[in-house]
Amino acid sequence: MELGKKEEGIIRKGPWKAEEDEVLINHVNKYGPRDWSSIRSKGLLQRTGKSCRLRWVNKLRPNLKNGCKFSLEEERVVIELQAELGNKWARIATYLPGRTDNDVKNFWSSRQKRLARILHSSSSSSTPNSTINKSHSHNNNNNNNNKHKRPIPIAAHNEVPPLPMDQGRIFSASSAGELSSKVPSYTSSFNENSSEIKMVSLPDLVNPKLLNFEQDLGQPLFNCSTEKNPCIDTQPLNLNPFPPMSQSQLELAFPSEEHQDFLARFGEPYFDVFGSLEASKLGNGTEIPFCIPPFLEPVGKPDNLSPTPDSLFDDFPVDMFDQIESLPSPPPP
DNA sequence: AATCGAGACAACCGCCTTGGA
DNA sequence: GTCCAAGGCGGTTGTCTCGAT
Repeated sequence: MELGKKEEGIIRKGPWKAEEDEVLINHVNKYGPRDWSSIRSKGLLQRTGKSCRLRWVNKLRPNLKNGCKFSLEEERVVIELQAELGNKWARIATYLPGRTDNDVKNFWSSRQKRLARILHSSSSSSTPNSTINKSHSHNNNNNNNNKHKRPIPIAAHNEVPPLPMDQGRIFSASSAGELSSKVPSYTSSFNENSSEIKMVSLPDLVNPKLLNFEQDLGQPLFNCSTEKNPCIDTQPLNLNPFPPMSQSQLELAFPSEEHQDFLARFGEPYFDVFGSLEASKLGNGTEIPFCIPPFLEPVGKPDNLSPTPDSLFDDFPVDMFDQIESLPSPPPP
């Protein structure tokens, strides 16, 4: 696909065509994933070197899990590493085989948006502070709208539950050693518990019904493979000794600094739900104890000060907390 | 059937880092 | 030591799809 002299100066933008992909792949096969700018200088494509590199890294590179949603385990990895490393998407992505920094970034961004939307809707439906108590008593007294909702005790949260899967698998990526030195608890706590547990692609991690189905049937409900880009791991997670967390739990359990900033705008005590996240605990060599996220435990505040879960979660589906009960108890101290 | 909102994804932009001249 | 180009990375935006209403 040689370009005429007329077109040499033109830089094409927008979606990539199959022909362009083909040219790019041929170039990489020939010269390796480098010299991106030479693709344009040679007149092979009207794309910038940056654009070519991005296309290769995000879409054309082999073994990418294109079209697969993040598995529960991948989500946990992202959440924990984000707490540990911050928005170092490229680094986080190195611990997730088949995922790109863009994937991780997009996943996190979606999650942030979702959380913000949930908080916004809950804050608009029940005004913080003065109205909380109203809502509290209201919800505790036969609120028909919430009769199916379980009360969610709220407390500060400052621990990140560890990953229940076989870390050796996920962190067998190139920089696994680096992580294990940084986050030793990943490998120290659960290897003995976990036999062969593989990272899986789950159909819809938010949907407890599907999770239950999967547990019941012992086989994946959903094969996220596409004809073009089959997923790498599609096995069910039956060997997981710990129950999965629902998406709602994940969202509420691991507030990042940005989350906390966001929450802080709403003032006390309404968003004291999460407490502070002491991410440093992950990196100082101490082991992370597995425990019920503190937001699931009574906070110990007087009733007139503590917001009720129902006031916060009025807008949530009635069955969204079904997974919470299945969380394991914390180990004895 | 049409509309709307949310989520997922792809791609661009700007800044920073790095390596070579 | 400085400059410059290329590459890498994070933030942001635009588009598409799908489900709910």
